[in-house]
Amino acid sequence: MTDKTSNAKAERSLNFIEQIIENDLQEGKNKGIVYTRFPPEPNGYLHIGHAKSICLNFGLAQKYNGKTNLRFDDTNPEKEETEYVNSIMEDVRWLGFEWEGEPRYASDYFDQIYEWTVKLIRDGKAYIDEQTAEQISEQKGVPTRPGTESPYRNRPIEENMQLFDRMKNGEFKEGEMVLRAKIHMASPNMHMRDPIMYRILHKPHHRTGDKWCIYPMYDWAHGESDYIEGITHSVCTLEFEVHRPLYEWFLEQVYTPGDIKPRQIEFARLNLNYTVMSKRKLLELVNTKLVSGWDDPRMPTISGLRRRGYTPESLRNFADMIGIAKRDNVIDVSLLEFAIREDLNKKALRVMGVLNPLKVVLTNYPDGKTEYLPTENNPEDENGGLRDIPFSKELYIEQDDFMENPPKKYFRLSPGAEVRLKSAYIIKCESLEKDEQGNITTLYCTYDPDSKSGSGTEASKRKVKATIHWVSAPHAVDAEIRLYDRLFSDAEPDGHDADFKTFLNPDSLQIITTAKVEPALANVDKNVSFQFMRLGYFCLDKEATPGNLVFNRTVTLKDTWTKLVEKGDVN
RNA sequence: UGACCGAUUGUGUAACGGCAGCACAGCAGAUUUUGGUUCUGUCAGUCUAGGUUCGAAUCCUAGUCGGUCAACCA
Repeated sequence: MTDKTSNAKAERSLNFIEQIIENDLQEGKNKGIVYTRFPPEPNGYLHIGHAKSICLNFGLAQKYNGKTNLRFDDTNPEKEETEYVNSIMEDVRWLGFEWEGEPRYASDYFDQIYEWTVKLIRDGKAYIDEQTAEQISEQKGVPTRPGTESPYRNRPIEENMQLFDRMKNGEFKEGEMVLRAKIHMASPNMHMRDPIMYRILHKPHHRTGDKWCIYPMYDWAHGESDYIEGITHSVCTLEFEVHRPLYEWFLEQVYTPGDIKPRQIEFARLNLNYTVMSKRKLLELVNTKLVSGWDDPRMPTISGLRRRGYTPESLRNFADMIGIAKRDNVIDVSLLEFAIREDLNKKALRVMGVLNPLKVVLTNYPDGKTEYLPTENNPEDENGGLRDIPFSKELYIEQDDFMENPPKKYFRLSPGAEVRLKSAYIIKCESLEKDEQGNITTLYCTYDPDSKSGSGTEASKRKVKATIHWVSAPHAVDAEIRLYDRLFSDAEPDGHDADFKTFLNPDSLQIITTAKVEPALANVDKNVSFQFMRLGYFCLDKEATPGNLVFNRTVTLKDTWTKLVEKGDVN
């Protein structure tokens, strides 16, 4: 590091992986190359925990002038599908990263791995075991007790060769035999107790089809794939820490001095409260139709967050804020919400929409008149410009913005009180109308013609206690709005004895069909975020059509009023 | 009761033997034509016990607590 960089103000401290990399670089390891990889198994959709890993791996390469491969860890044809491959590529790209060259597949290396396997057998370092899974498991012992050796452990090399060849040729049934590495049955590390290298699986593979009926296990494929690709830093999550000695043992068997030597580094996976983060559980939610799919906006999947309205920038910033370390962590969802609000606050066009409309008639406004009033597109953006919104005698305001008997700290509309309509006029509530059930149906108000926003008059500068949003009734457009809350009502749904699904939040989806939005929203693109003033950030759902607007609420605005109400601190 | 890993405010994360900092959350206030944004202030932390040292969150020892490992999954 040069003096210039180290003197740069507010230099970010390095996380422990960056420190390792900088040490490696300083020692001149691997010719100064930094090459990482993101290695998902294509057996499910990516979630925000993967986003952390993606940002880490690609970010490391960007920072140190290196490259990153996308590699599908597809050594188990039973669970892996092309659908997942495609969604994973889409998600990585959407997050803003581009991998080096073509996507790689562990299955691309099956031939090479097979060759290495033959070499290991020849060297007497692997043997065919004919025992059942149960017997092997039994012999493996337990972490506190050493294992015992298989009766087949010292089978002659030639016999191993022949058997393995016949295994490959499909002469045996699934489970009939496996190939094991001959390491150390008494190792305190379970993974070193003669781990299985190959098993028989008469299943077609999504890439290699029927070519193979034997497939290498993770441990005897992952490090070797890293080696083949010239990966320098193989970053994975903590649960693989105990695999590292095996990773290194296998690597040693195939390594040629002078080559790049990959190194496995483990970090703590992301946990988020009020959700679950395992592919198995997410799949269960999908299969049991408790959510509408992998991209249900309540899911912590990347596709779900995308559909919900999260931006790639917000997710990258989030990944940045949570940091990288080795201790177990549970991130508060409020940090994720902060990340999206922070991003959308800068970018989102301000618009007005009313979720639960309450009709307002301005008794002193001319019948049939329409005014077009200029309003800021985004006060946070100097170059955001203005647009005109229609105003007329009949309006809708939010039901929540009127109270017949308001508490002391309620600043909005009530009988006899005044509020400003955003970018329009100050109005005063004169009377109201109710139906037989006592529901308020219409508010009759007067407006102050001199109070027009931006007119510069004394009346326009009057301070009233609140400004509320509204839409012009004859101009408004109908919309369906989907409000989302956390999927689970328990902070740690999978941290109990009870099934995690019992903690699902019954109110995680609320569909509003009565909404009225300003006419400009009738023709907007998907993948664009809006701030519905005072309500939150929204975007068009993928199910929306030109005649049928459907908006997802990405996140509410910070809401100190609701907080006051909940505390009972409004009088 | 084995091996490995970890432990810093409510939640995350820095400090690499020399003033425990930052972000989120919380609280209080200012500004505000969004009860938003912005700004200011504030609360709150080194798991325990020993040791090394002029000096320990940091190094050593022991303990405590938490996590991981016993799929022909990854």
